Amino acid sequence: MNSFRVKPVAPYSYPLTVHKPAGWSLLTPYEIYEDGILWTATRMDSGQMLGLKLTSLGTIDKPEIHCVVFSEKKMDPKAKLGLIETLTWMLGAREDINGFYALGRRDPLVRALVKDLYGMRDTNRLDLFPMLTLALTLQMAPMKRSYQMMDLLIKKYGSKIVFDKKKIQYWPSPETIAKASVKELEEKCKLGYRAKHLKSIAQSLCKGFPTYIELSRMPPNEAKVKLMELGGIGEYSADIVSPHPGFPLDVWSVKIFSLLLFNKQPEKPRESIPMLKEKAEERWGEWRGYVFTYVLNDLENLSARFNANLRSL
DNA sequence: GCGTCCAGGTCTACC
DNA sequence: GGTAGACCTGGACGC
Repeated sequence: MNSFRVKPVAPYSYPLTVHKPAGWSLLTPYEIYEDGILWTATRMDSGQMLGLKLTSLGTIDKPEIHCVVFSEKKMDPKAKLGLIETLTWMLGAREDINGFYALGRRDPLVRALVKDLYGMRDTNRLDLFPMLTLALTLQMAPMKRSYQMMDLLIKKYGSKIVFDKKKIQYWPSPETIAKASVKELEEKCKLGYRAKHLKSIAQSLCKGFPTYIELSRMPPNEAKVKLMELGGIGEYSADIVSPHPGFPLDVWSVKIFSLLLFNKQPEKPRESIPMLKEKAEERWGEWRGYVFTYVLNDLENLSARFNANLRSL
């Protein structure tokens, strides 16, 4: 067990960052968040599982996070130092988002978002395969069905780690899925046509593919092209998975942004995606990814402001 | 109860 | 290079 403290660049809201209002988990759908404490898990590139316990010791303007890391193997001082760096990066603690907040001075939508979710951050992952799995299960399916596929995959093929009297279930490793049969993935996890894509992605990762951190060090377009080399990963999925901020519009979110920007729903949602992506880049530039995250986590407040039920779209 | 439609995309065949 | 059409599954809907 190792423990250390991370001091993020202010403003930083710990609860809004690690436990987002829209309900998306930080690292695994089975993590536990109680009374401000988050128990979660991740898998290192070596395959080793880590348990994480995060607690806030500060405030939005003077943030501090206490991290306890549980690992099966003892860590040497160099590995521990690397882990502190990695967790700081995962939590988005070094990022200065004052540029995004400055946008709010001239953009009323950003102003509203910042007021509602002051200090919320985008976060990163260590582990690429869960993001690819998530992107695949989101394709061409209502949320309920996506959750069903993710749930079955984690229960049937996932890992679990027990620490601090908590049991956390975690996503399957690429090695496990690479060994599974397509038929079993189709039938046991109800993946349908996505099964062959998931297995082929797992095999590509096992043969050698850039890690999430390596993708983050590539130019954004290069990382996206690399991700799109994987079978079943198109532009939308690459935008979801890429560590670089994108604007992953789909037929659901394009309706929300059309209402927010033009006060009307698109007649042909799928066809209006390229145009809206262009608008987002023009209007918000490098901060468009932040606008995307903030909007999707602020649908309740935005619905009241814009007099439209954005959650039911 | 049964049939039909279609969903938080991607790939392929065809022109 | 542009574009229909197929693709798993299961919930919603109309009858």
